[in-house]
Amino acid sequence: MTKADSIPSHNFICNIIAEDLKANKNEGRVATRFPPEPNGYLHIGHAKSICLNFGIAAEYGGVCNLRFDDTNPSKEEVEYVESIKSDVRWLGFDWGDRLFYTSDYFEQLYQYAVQLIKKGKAYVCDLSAQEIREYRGTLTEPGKESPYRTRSVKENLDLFERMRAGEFEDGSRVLRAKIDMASPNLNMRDPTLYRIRRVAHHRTGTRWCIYPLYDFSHSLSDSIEGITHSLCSLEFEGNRPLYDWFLDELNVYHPQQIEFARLNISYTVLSKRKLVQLVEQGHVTGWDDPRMPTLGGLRRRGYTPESIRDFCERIGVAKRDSMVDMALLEHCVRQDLNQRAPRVMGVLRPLRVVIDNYPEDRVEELEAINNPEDPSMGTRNVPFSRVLYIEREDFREDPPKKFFRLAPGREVRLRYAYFIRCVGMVKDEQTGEVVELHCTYDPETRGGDSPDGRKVKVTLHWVSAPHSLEAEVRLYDHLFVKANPSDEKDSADFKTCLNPNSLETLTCCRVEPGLAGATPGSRYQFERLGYFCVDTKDSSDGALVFNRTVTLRDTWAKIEKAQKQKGVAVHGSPLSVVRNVLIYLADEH
RNA sequence: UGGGGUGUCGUCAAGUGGUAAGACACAGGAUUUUGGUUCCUGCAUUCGGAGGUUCGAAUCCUCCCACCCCAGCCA
Repeated sequence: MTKADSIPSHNFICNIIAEDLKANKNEGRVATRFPPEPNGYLHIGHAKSICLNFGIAAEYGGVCNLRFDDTNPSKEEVEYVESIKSDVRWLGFDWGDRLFYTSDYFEQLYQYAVQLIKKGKAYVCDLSAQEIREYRGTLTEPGKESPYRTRSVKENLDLFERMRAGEFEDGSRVLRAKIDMASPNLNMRDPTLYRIRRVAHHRTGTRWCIYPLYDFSHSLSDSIEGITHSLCSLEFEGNRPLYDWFLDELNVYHPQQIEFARLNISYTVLSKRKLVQLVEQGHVTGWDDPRMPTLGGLRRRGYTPESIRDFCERIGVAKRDSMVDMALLEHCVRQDLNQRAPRVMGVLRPLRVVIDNYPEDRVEELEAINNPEDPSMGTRNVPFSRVLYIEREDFREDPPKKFFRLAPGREVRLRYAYFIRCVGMVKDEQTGEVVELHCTYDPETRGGDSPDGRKVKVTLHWVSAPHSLEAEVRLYDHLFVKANPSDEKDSADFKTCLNPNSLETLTCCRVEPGLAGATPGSRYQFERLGYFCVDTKDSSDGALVFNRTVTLRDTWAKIEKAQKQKGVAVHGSPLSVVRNVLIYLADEH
C-alpha cells in the first residue's frame, strides 16, 4: 500500500484537525475516542465511527480510546461489552491499554456535580418526570422555572448527598443544571444531570443508586481523558452548547465536539431500535444472522474486516444526511475476496450429466488453479469421471438469444476438463422436466484446449458425481425490498417491506471433494457463482453449510432481465433441436 | 409560527473567488479456460431556486424553497 492509499480521504474533520495542528492547539496532540453504550451489538454504522476515530488517531500520530458509556445500568450488560470489544478487535483496531468506562469516573463526576451546586449552577428538583416535561415548555414557548430552582446551595448539597446515600425513592428527585428555562435550545432548559435509580450496575454493582446522564458525563469524561476531538453524530448538534457549558462552568480541559452524519445503507436498517425488532420478532435468526448489518452478521456472512474498512474509507465523512448504495459494500467485498479467496467448484442445483463415451470405471485427476489472481496460491487436483453434475441453469432445452451455455447439440467446455457436446436428455414423463443429460466428450481437449483451434462460447463449472460432497448452501439477498425501509409513512412499520426471499436454503448442493473438512469461517469463490463462507455455527465436517456472501457480477443475469423486461423473443428455433438431439423419454423416473 | 443543521451526477463525495476531482452504479468496447477479473470509452456547460456583488461565483451577499435534528429522570 502506498502512502497516498493509507491516508484517509480528505474530509472536513481532517481539515479541522490539520488546522488545529498547524495552530499547535493541544500542543499538537490528537486524541479521539469510540464511546459505545454497551446495550447492543455493533453494526456497520458503528464501524464508520470506529474507522474514523481510530483512523484519525493513526493518521495524526494520536491515540484513540475505547470508552464504554455505561451510565444507564438498566439497559447495559457485560455480554455487550465483551461482544463490542471482540468486534472492534475483529475490525482490526487496537486500543492498547486505553480501555475505559464512564463508570470509572462516577466518583469524579459526582464531585463535579457538587462543584456545580456550590457555584449555584445546579439544584435538586423534586418535580416528577411528568411535571418536568410540563415545565419545559414547547418548541415555540419558553418553559417555566421549577419552584425548587431557588433552593440554597446548602440545601442542595445536603439533598444531593442524601440522594447518593439512598435516602430517597427512585424518581423522586433529580439534580438539574441551572441554565435558562427560556432558552430556544430545549437542551439548555435546566437539563437533568443525575437521576435516582436503584439498579445494580454491571461494574459498580450496588455502590451507586444515582447515575449521571449523557450530556453531563460525556463531556466531562472526554475532558478527563484529554480527548482533543470528540466526534459524534449529527443528532448531538443541539447538545453541543450544553457539552461546552459543563466544561466552561467547571473550568476544565475543553475538548471540541464535532458532528458528522451517521451511515445509512440502502435495503437495510441501521438503528438499534429497528434491529432489535427484527431479532425479537423472529424476522431473522439472531443478531448474527448473515442478513443483519451487524458486524457479527457480516462476519458470519463472509465479509472481511478489510472490505468493511475499505467501505468506510470510500463512503467519506460529511454532514449531510445520506444513503449509501448497498452495491458499494458489495463491491468492496468482491474486490477483496477476488484477490484472496481460493477458487473451488460447487454446483448449487445439480443436473446429472452422463458422458456416454467416457469409460465407466475411469477417474482422472485434473489440475485446477486455486486463484488466477494469485499464482502463489498454487493448484489442486479435481477428479473427473463419467457421471457429473452441472448447474441446472447452465442448460436450456430451448436456449434464448445470447444464451451461450449448454443446449441440445451444443458444445461447451468443462473447466479444466474437456469439451463436451449435448447429445441427449432424459425427461421426467410426468413433468417434462429435464432430469439428465447425455453428452460426449472430446478426448483431445483434455485440460480445456482443443488442438484444432475449435472455439467454444462458454466454460461451465462441474463436479464429479461419485466424488462430490453434499452441502447445504444458504443464498442471501437484501433484507428489504425497498431502498429506504424507514420511508414507510407509517414509520413504525418498516417491516412491511421486508424481503420474503431474503434467504433461500439449498440442501442438495454438490461441492468438490477438496472441501471436506473446510474450516468454519473460511471463504471460497465458487467459480461462476459468487463468494461463499463456511458457516461458523451450523457447518460440520459431516454436514457442510455455506453462506453466500455475495454473487459474482452476473452479465448474463442482466441480459436476461433486460430481455424479459423488453419481452424480446427469447427462443431459438425448435427445428434445430429436433435435428440434433436424441431424446430419451423416461420410463423409470 | 423557536432553535440548530444540510442542500454539487442515479448513489456517496472533493471543491473554501479563477472557470465542476474521484468512487459506486449505469452504457458501450477489448482481453479472458470464471458471461468473473483486468483494460479502454462514455456519463453534471452545471452546483436546491431567484436576484445581486465581481473581469470572473458551486464558492461572497440577499431573499425564497426543501429536507433532517431537538420538548427521555435514553445515548
